[in-house]
Amino acid sequence: MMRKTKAERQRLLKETIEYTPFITDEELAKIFEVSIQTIRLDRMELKIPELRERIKSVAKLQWNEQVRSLAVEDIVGEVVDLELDKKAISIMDIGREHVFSQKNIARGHHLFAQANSLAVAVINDELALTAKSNIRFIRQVKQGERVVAKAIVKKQTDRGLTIVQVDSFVNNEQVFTGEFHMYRSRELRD
Amino acid sequence: MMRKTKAERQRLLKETIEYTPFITDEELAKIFEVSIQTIRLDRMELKIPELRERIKSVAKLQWNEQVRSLAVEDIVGEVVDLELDKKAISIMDIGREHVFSQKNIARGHHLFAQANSLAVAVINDELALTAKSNIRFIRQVKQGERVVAKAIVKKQTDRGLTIVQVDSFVNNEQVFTGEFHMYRSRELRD
DNA sequence: ATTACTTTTAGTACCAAGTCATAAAAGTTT
DNA sequence: AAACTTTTATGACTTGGTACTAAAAGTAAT
Repeated sequence: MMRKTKAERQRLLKETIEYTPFITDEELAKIFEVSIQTIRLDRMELKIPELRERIKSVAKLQWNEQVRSLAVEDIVGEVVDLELDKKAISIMDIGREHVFSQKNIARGHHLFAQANSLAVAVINDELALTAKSNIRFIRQVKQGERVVAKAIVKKQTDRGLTIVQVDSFVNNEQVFTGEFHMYRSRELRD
Repeated sequence: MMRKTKAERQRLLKETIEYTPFITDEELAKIFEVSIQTIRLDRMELKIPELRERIKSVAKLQWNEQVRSLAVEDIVGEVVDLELDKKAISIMDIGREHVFSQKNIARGHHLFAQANSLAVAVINDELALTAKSNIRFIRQVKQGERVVAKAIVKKQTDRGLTIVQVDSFVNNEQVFTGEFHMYRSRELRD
């Protein structure tokens, strides 16, 4: 196989390292049939850090995500207003931990979690459980946006379930809507 | 502060490294006010690998478990089987962090999160988003139970959405069902 | 107190995977 | 052939270690 030009080699080098970041200069030198020094010059020109730094940055990413997924677990929005068995409002700021790692779009289950836990909270009972729900994600929510969820307790169904309607907004623009059918241990009285 | 006993130091050392694996022996030596050699002896006895190996293993975890474009951290539950655009299975063990603090019943949004992220994962596309979904929590899930979620890609709607059906089970007993209408950037071809 | 044993510290040689700087060789263009 | 780019070589130095040997310090047993 003929030895490529500098530009071609550098293009491939970049790709190779992106694809298999755990590769040493020595191995790269063998692959491209050039000396280690050439690989190092290439890395410099392309501003690609050395192996250990590459590994470290991959690891750090993972570490942050791990720590995050643990910490975030319980907190699904902050309740700012609550009238038991009537209505409730909670806010949630969309941070890095809520979005897809590549795109900046919030993952659906976080919006659901906020709405669902608000539906649970608004019910005046030791324990409320979601039996059924019907939801719609109206528009994408981006990192940095503040989602305001509003829950309204509607009526009871014939089967004793309480219906809670939750609508979520970003700057008065609706982003989510859901109807939650909730079990409760005690009866709703009015 | 008095210098701790060997056993106590080793206990703390293990904890410290687990918590902050990016720490060098030198820094550890300063923290515990002993020599570097002592730290190294400790690591040997405790069979804790050196800094670079620790970093590498953290990084490798992340690299192996990538499911196509979707990174691990985006998936709730562990994907055990995946046929893109066909079906997928994930499992999730319900731990303390998933249940209501008094009762031992899993919060609905965790079951939803598992199902929703599986629906996202099964779609062979850079980015899939949930547009709409219709779900039902069939029975309560208790702490300690293992939830198996099965996703099946159904058809496309007239509006270009892909429908994914997800059913979750605990020991063959159904606990959850949901239909997810997913947006995708590319078309599904068959 | 002396001996025995554990724990800690010190020091040396070595390694991997680099950086940084200098210089020479090889290849290409004009 | 001169001028320029590209590649290779070489040596000194760095980090964060391993492996091994040896001595010093601390603690317990006789």
